Amino acid sequence: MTESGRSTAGRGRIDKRSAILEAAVKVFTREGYAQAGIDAIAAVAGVAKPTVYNHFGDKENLFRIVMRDGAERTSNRIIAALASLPDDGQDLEGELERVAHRVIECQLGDEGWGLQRLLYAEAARLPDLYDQVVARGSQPVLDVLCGRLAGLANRGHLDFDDPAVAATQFIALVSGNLPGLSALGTRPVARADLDAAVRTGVDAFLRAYGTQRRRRPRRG
Amino acid sequence: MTESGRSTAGRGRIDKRSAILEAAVKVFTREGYAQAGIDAIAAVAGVAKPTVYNHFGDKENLFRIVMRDGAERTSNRIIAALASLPDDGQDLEGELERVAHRVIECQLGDEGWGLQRLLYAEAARLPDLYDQVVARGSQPVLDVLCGRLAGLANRGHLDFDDPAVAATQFIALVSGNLPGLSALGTRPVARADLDAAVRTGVDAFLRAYGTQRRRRPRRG
Amino acid sequence: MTESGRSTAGRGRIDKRSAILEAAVKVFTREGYAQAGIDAIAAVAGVAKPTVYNHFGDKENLFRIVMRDGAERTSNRIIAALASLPDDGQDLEGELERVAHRVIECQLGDEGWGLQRLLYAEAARLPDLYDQVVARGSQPVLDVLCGRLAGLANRGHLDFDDPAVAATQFIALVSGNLPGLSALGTRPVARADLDAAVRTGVDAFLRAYGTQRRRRPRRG
Amino acid sequence: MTESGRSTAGRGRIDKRSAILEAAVKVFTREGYAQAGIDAIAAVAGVAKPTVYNHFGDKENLFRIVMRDGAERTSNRIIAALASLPDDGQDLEGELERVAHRVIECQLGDEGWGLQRLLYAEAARLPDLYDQVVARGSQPVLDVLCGRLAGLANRGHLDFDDPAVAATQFIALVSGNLPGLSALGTRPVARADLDAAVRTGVDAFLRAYGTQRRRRPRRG
DNA sequence: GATGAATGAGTTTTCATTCAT
DNA sequence: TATGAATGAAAACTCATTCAT
Repeated sequence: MTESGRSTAGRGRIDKRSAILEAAVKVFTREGYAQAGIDAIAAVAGVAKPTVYNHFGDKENLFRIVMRDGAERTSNRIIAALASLPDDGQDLEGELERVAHRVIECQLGDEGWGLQRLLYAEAARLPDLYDQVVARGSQPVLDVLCGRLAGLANRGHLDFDDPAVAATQFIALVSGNLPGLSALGTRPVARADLDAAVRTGVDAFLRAYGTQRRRRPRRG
Repeated sequence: MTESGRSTAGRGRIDKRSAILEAAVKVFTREGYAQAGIDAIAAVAGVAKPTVYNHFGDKENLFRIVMRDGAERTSNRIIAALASLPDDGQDLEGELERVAHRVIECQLGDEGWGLQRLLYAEAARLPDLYDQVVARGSQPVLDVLCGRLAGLANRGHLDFDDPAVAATQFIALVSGNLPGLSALGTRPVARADLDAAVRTGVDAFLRAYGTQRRRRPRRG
Repeated sequence: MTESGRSTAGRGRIDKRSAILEAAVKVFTREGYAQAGIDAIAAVAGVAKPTVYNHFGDKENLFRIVMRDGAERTSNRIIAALASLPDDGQDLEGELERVAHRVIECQLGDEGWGLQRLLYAEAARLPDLYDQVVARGSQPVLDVLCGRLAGLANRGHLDFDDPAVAATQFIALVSGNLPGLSALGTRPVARADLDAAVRTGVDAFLRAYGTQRRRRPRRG
Repeated sequence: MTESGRSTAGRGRIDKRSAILEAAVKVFTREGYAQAGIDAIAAVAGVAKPTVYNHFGDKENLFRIVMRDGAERTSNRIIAALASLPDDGQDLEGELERVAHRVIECQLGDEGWGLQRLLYAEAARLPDLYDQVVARGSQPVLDVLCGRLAGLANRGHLDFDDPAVAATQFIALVSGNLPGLSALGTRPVARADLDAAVRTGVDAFLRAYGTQRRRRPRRG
């Protein structure tokens, strides 16, 4: 009680600010911006309501911080996954599939979907927030992916006109039918469906832009 | 009373029910489900609040009907566009681009985006609604597209393993970076960007699955 | 459709006015004045809402008529029961019990309790209605009872100073703990409890005002 | 902050909770449950509407607490009055009249009548509340009265079979025509009428169960 | 006279936000 | 800084009542 940490009875030391942020992510993604109550967030965080206001000013600001933090966290994880994509074209198909898996897992984990739904929900009302989230979330990911693909193209393992377009298309092909499969993240996706999505996406990508004979022949 | 139903001078009798629906689409998509007030919807529709309740029971039901109707309207328009895709493979690239344009225009017109954002926003809270919207919206579109692509494949104009996968990928490639371009529908897309999206999407699709030499050569 | 009776499909001929009154009694007593909706009354009566207004003007007036009619009906029945009380003092105790039973049954039948609760509920808001109900309901009953008791006293079968007081006390003694027994009419009363109430009430009345030795001696 | 709790100059801090309860009694009894608005209660209490909800949850709960508190308060006062009834039978008639007066005053003071009307009005809708009110209100009163009367009987000052019945009948005789006299509490009762009611009630009670020669002779 | 549809006024309840400590 | 209590503003929903036919 004297110093900094009354420790909220039991949990670690994560101070109140991050407890609130954590709670806010949970409640916002579970209920949506408008339906989420500061009451509920404070309760989940184990603090009093005014404490939320002391730390974050108002609901919208708390929301913005939640969204920006989330975008950053997610994109950092994805970028880390992309970093492991080798340049040398060895087992390109397998490597792309591996990377695609990790991208999908990150972007579309439980929190990821929640944030995505929130972004859609509030994009019209908070256009600047949308920009910030893109700038910290998908844009860096695309940039890095673009770089990796360009590298592979430079070494002759891929062949396309514009690496930025290719990067976008890679993401589109690989995650394009995940919304449908997971009902926008509200239902678990069967492992097999996930694998198939990745496989068919990478397959199409390599058909379009690969320079080597495909591992699996087209017909029979 | 004489002609189409306007009467009693001031009040206007056209069709309150559809006036309300129209207003609801506008307000819901502009504000989001929770922020949209029945007050506002009634005002936009030019009716009294209880009239909304007389016709639709409650807010959630009104929302469901808005979403289902919207999904149906949109998918019907897209299907009509797909119907015009010829089977004979004549100028396949041009035809695919033409169709892609119409698909994009329909699906992502002003109302389309709004409904899509609403769907994302409320999918977690109303999972059955999500199912209905998919069943009346994207699923029929994919089915029809699948059929057309299969026809083209049968005649040798395309070559893929699974027409359903190809259909999904066609949509993904062609509309995959529209969310980014239009900021989830909150900003107008430059004609040129739209064209480029369609062109690069169709290009990639044909590189992957086309059977004829591509019109535009890969490099220079 | 031409003449007077479209007969409301099936039921007898009781025309709409009394159908509405009947329904109103049911709904008012079941729900209370404020909670009772004209909608519900109209539905129970099988008519359209404006029909209720055509017949009765407004809710309060309908309520007044329901209450007055009910008071009159009830008091008429009770008075009929009292008329059968013989003057000659033969088996006075038995006769008083018989009459008490009939009084209680009438006054506190299902509808009776409902109207009583309504009267209590709205007495403060509609004092004139209270007066009318008393004038048509309990007052005539007391008057008649007073007359019968005075007759018995004249013939030496009872002995009191003021027959009006005695009449009031007879009712009080006989029905005084019915509210408790029936939870103000919301719960069925066991036959035995009813009998006991009547017996002990008449017994006390005769102890106070009887002129003959009591049938059942005081002690053992 | 120094003394009883008033502070911060303007707002008044005395005790919002009891201010609300007091206001609720007033408004509920004046208007009835359904017609009473939380608005009005808050206004009378001098607090904001949500404060009412913070303290009591919802309207029905507030109502229940009002009723239970009222029943308890009233019965406590009556029981205190009964406690002063001496056991020794000295001036029994006068003592019974004195007690009867105090019972009537308590039970049927302004608030008492209001609560009684509310109880009648809502008994059908809230049967458990009825039970609680009886359990805290009339039942304890009857129990205590029963004990006092039994004591008097044991000492030979009264003579009846069942003290519980006698207690009920005492109340019935003494307050039986108060509803009529006061128009269910909506009109002031003349002192003389009150006295007469008590006198005739006690007189009848002693005629039925007294063991001494009555003070006032029966006839002339 | 009877009705389907419409409405103005009002209700309970919730919520983001702020005092006072 | 943290909080218990209070509040202004608004939202969903209901209802008695009335048009227009």
